[in-house]
Amino acid sequence: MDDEIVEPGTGGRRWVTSADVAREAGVSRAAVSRAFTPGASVAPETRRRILAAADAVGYRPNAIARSLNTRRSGIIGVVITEIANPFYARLLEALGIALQERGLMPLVSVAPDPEATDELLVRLLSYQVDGVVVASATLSSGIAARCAAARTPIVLVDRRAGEHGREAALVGADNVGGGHLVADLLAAAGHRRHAFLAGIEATSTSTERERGFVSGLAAHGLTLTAREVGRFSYVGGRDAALRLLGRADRPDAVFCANDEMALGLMDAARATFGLRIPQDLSVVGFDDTPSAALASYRLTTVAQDVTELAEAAVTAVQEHTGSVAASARYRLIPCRLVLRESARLPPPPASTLHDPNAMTTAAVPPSGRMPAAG
Amino acid sequence: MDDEIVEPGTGGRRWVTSADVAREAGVSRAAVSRAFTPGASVAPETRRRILAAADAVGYRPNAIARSLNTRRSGIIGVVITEIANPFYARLLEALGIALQERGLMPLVSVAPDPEATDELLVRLLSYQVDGVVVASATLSSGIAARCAAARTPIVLVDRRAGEHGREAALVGADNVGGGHLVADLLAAAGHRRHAFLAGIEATSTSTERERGFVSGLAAHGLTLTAREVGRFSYVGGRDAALRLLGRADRPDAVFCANDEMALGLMDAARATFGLRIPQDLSVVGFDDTPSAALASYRLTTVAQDVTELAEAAVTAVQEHTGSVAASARYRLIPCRLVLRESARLPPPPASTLHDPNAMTTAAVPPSGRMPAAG
DNA sequence: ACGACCTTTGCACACGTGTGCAAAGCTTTC
DNA sequence: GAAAGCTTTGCACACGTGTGCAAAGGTCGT
Repeated sequence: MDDEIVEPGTGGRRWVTSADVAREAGVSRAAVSRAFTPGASVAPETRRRILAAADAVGYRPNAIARSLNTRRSGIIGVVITEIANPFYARLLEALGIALQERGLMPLVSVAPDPEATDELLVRLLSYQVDGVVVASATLSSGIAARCAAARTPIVLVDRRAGEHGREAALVGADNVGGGHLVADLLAAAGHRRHAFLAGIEATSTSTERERGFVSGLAAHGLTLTAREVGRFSYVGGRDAALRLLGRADRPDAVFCANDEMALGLMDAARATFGLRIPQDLSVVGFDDTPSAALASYRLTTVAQDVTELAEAAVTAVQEHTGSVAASARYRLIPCRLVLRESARLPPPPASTLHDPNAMTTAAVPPSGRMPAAG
Repeated sequence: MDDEIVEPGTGGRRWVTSADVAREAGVSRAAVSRAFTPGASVAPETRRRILAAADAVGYRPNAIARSLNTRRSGIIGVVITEIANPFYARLLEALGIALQERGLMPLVSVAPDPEATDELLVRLLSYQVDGVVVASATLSSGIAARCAAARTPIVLVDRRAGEHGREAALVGADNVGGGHLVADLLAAAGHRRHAFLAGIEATSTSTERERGFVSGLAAHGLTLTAREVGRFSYVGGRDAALRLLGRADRPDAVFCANDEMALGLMDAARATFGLRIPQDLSVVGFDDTPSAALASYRLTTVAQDVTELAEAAVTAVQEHTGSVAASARYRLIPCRLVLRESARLPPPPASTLHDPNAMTTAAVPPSGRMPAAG
């Protein structure tokens, strides 16, 4: 192997090519190509000889050169935000694995804020990605149109379509259904004064969880007693607890739009108000992050099936490779309750044993309604 | 723009090319190329005309085609494991941002287990990545040699070199120094019976943290009273607490190789042994995960500077693009103590105020010793 | 053995772009 | 105006591979 010869002007690198294999195996480069192309016509003995030669010289087809030819890179862009957030961390891991299992590679862009999404998408497009999964923000119409022109399908995860619903497939947790689950649980357990702790006002995840909760209570003839905003953070949850729990009509159950706020609220309820959980106050979170299972919290929460979310997103991208994602196509993934000890339960026979490994209720079917425009 | 004409055999996609821009601007494709190549010779007026035309037709250079020419893809492979683990999540986020800021793109491979690393690396090589950051496992010598042949530098993060130290740069936290910090803190606070809770026996992170702790105690004329293995997990930490705290010579301080085990140990110490933390038992973790700051734990811990770790890794990759990483090159990033409330402190004047926002001590300089071969 | 049919193979071109080099064009100096 | 020097420009080839197509080779049936 004489690859130590460095050609000038090639950045000091030279790759093992199909020409090296062809020489070694005594065939043409076309035969080498065909030996590595599923379904291509090549004699079995020739193929064997080529693969042996490829192994000997350390050759593997250049995916970059292939993609120039085939117009398929095998690369899927993934635009994501806050990887340190447990939900996004799990989502990215699940996306990565789902893509790898299908022979695809995730080219990851980390959006420091939602506004960076457009710029990152343009950069991804220049790498001729076969599709993009966006879990950071909604898209501007300019970018959506640009992806459509390039026949690069977009799949939005847990985001609302807005005015460009025609150019993106949408995949998301059934947040409304999740809110319903919580309402059903708390109402059945006899709570009288329910509160909702929102994340950030403009976010669809927060508003949908609230909508499910409110409509679920209404189905039991109940209304929301109190509502605060906690900014999706531990500190925000703790601060909101001061306002919620200081009321004369103090809630006896609080549904928090995410786990982190729920933990903050629990700590403040105990430390500042001396409340026992769940005896004096039931608390329910959303997302089933690892902290929810800690013995100091044992948080009852709603879990998204992140693996299925990722599978659905990857499937949607694959179904539309080379074209434009079908318009107004939305896939809802059902949520499920994870019962631990932070919320009082309905009386038996509906209740089941609690053990350190949380029990999970059956998922409710997706609510089936299309989400409102963002 | 007539890109609706779909050529047969092209996967249904056609990209806007430099030929479209050339036609629009009345120049050659070479001029278009030069307008987008920094330092290339092109008249300012011509350049302006070309950029306007490119904007009008929605053109951006095809990074794939460029990389075929230049032998530089601008893509860096990142092999990582357990993204849901807070440390790896933060590392990946920091790597992503550091790469993006340098105009590089991370092609991410998620290793379900360390054994998958080799196979994932081969796949990354076929995408002609400019380098690889590996944070999942050490490498086999076959793969390391292959990367060297391709002049694709490897940077290992928090991994030991093993027998292929010549082909990879190494970047990692100064775990030994971190262990020293803990020993100094606990000894100065007057603890008499120190214990170490290891993660997994064969891992360098656990053994180095232990080594720093033990040698730090020795410098104070102290020895380790007890030692257990917690498998880096919450449950493991809880189980180990039963063994550690049930001893006749019960430790008054425990240094855990990671935060997760520390939380488990704290929960068991309180619930099973009725111990107060830190009055009866001081507990120190490692990694400063988000859970460490929860009010129910307020864990004193050792933080790695993940941002600096990522910066160092990306810098190392960039310095060696097109060549082989320098042999036996190791960059240690100092750790720092994050003082919260789980460990008793030395008496004043050394002590400072504690507030809900944890105080941090100055980082100790790296221990400066080369790590032992894995 | 010959013809029909099928399989395999190599040639040459395509994919989109960067660049060496020669020619064209422009600017400065005398 | 002419010569020298500098800048700009387009051509044609390279990069590594996939594939249409024609030629070569192999197999089967009569």
